[in-house]
Amino acid sequence: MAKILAQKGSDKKATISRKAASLFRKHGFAQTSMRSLGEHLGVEASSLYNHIGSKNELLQNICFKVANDFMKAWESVDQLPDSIIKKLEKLIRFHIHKMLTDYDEVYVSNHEWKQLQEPYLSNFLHQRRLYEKRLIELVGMGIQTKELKKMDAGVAVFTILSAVRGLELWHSTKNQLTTNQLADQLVDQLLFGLVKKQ
Amino acid sequence: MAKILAQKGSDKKATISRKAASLFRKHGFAQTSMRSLGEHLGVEASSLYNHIGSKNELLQNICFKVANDFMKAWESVDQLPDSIIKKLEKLIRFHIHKMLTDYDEVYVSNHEWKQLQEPYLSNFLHQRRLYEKRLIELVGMGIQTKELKKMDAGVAVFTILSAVRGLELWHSTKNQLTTNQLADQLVDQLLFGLVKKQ
DNA sequence: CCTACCGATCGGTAGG
DNA sequence: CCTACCGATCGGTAGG
Repeated sequence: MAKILAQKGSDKKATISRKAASLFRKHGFAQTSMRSLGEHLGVEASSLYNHIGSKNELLQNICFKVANDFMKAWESVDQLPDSIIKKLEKLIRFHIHKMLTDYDEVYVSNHEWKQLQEPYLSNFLHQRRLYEKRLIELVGMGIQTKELKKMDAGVAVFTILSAVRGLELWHSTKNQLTTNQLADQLVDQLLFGLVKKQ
Repeated sequence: MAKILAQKGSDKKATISRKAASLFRKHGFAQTSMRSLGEHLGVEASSLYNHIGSKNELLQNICFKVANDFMKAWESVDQLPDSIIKKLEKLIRFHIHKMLTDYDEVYVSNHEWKQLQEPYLSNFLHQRRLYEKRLIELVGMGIQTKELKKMDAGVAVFTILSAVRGLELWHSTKNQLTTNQLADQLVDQLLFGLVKKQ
């Protein structure tokens, strides 16, 4: 192996974390060995333990970083005096942007959180449920103000979250669209549907 | 362990497969050991090899069964003289129905296919891409006939597939809705959107 | 269907 | 940052 850990001071941990996210996404957390991670960084597995505490700690950092970023996005959208529809649009656009810029981390957070150990597992689930609850309240308000159709707000929110999350499946597909074109269509499709109005 | 493999002739293999699907879904394929599978069936791991060839064979059977079922559903929908919108609705409803009735198998097929070995991996991916291609062609026809909005058909299809697949995330949530109410809302939301018409 | 076992691989530590 | 190593666990086989 020719590669070597970045020399510049304290960013070695960040380098390890980024490579771990990449391998966890490609092969899964359990199927990624510390030996393989070391090999991709040009060191022995045992050397990694000078910079990190454990394999599980790597997963924890990834999952909670992503969860916190989404929570912060919600807070910044919530405090502005936009319409419900505009707030939903902004959140959908943030999900798309986050997925495209931090693909490995978002993917790992979505798929591998089950491998977290207690108390991190409960903590992560609590944070995710809180985020979902806030989105459901937002949609519920939109129904009350008649901006949105009468519907089950929970189903609506999970459908939106599933659709934006689905970007991870074809993120790499050779699609001609720019990020903005992609976001425009997704927002339009989710808010206004596929069928042409008469 | 008190439980024992079903005695009645040749359905032992099916019993093993069902329990494997359940464990693969709950803990993942790699994290499910043959020792654990045996324990849940009341036998030693080594005894399982009298009925199956390998751990990987269990995964192959699950993934290809699901892939074939979706392909058959497409064929049966395709040959009827419905409108494009009606065909899309029927396919969406089949996805929902399949997810709710064969939850473990569909979930495992969606998440664990990466663990298939060659040549099964290539075979599975080929079949999935063919299915997606057919849906994209269907949406493309709908755009041509002006039943559907002008849009990128690939994005539209992946959004639909992601949304119905998202059912797996809240399949168990205490939702008051019946299967039919759920399907009705999902179809309406995907085809006609969230926003109330003026 | 079981006991006994193989070779491989794992996360992590000791000690330098 | 490395060598050397530990105890645990894995999929699978031999032989009955």
